[in-house]
Amino acid sequence: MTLRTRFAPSPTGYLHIGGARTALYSWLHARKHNGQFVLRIEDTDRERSTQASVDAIIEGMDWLGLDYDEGPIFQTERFDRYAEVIDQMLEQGTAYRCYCTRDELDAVREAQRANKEKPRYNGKCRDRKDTPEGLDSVIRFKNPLEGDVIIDDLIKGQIVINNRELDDLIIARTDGTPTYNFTVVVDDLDMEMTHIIRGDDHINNTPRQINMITALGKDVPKYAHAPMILGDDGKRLSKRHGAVGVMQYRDDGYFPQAVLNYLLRLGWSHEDQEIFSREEMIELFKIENVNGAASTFNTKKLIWVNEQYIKTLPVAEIAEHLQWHLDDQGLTIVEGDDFPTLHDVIEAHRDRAKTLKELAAGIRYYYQDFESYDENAAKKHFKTATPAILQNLLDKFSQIEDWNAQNIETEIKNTCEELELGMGKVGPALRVAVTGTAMSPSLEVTLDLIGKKRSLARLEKAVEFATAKYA
RNA sequence: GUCCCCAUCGUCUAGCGGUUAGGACACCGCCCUUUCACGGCGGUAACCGGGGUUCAAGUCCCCGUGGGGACGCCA
Repeated sequence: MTLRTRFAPSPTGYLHIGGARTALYSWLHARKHNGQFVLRIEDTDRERSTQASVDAIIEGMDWLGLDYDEGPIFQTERFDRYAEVIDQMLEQGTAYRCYCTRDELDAVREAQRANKEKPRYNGKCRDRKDTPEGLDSVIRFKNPLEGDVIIDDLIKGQIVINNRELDDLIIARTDGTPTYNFTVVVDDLDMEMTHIIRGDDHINNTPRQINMITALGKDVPKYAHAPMILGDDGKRLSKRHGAVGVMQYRDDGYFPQAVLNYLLRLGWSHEDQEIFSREEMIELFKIENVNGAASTFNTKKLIWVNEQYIKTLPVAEIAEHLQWHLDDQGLTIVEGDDFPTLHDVIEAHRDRAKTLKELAAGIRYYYQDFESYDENAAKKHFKTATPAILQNLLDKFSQIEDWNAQNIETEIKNTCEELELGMGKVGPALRVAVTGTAMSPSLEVTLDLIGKKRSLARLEKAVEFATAKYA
């Protein structure tokens, strides 16, 4: 039998970081065992499901590179099938109609709470024989009254729940539409899922689902409940509490692989390894090794992981991901006409950017002239001696025929010697003059990339500016 | 309140009866240095508490405590 897993989000918001992790685990488990991975959209709540959310989820999966072999499958397209199974259960007596009103139910729950009991359905209609006309009804699953349900969870180990803790859950609403726990069971069975990997907030649903599966006479799949991700405040990360959509991580400048890498290491490890390629993830991942405890999301670590990728990925790949940010920041790369190649610029900057967003922002001066100098930088590095220093550099640079790092460096040194100044006096001013900021790669590299034409022009401007400043 | 899950440095983790309790992020020093970074070296820092079991417990059991989750005609 082919191993099959699924990711089954409800389209009530974007794909957030917690969902992304369970999706990753499911995906990895399937890929590792040459199985199949299915994307199923659980949209039975028609009130809250939106097409925008469906799109966002698919976009997120796509960005992360979590490809699926089947899907997206929409539950709303399977209502006939659910109705069929409900009829079957009604017929075989494993489900029944319940005529209790919401008010009655609320009253029962309230009383139970007051009595310090776990609120649950009291089974009032469980053995009801009549079928009153004109009364609204829901359909409930007839859960066993006695005995234990045992979950052999791949992550948590054995979990035992007594059926007395469970109640008869509603499987079809008054309007006839099926509910979550039921559709999950039907789908997981129909779609021949062998492994159910999901968040551990579903542990409480599992025994009910197992009971339904058993009632339908089918084999129970394997379960793996992954722990939650907590925010800095120790609270569970959710859409309404601190969790941002995965696309936000693209916007913030992270590589999808870095996000995956971070998510994987959050709750799982392989010896002392921190960085995993996609292939290594698939090869080394074992669902049994996922930590059973919840873990706290740590942005600093994610940044560090991202840095590792920015430092080591092939330049072409970085450029690919960088393009979105260049567009976003309105920077057009025109190579040629004395402009540096993006390749060379990335190579020069990759070690000093934490994110693609930073990288994009930091390379603007190669392709665009700046209007003004960074205020602090100019204040700190443009002194009274600056015009003379810059003029000296300008004169020497003008003489360079072969504009390259080696020759540039030589001339900077010549200026230092001639003016009897240390690099510390010359360098910073030169940097501000040609980049407008106080930070850049080493000067000869920076100047080389900026090109002779623009370097000279900017020096001229800077001489003027600094002269005016001290006039 | 009831049920379920969980518990090693601030954070992510290794550990699967005998370890100087290891690694990573972060943090703090030092080195490198024309800026910002990178990098290198070093350092601070943890077994929630109490009972057992055992020659021996971070590792196994129980009880607390703490945190998380679930108790919907949401998923």
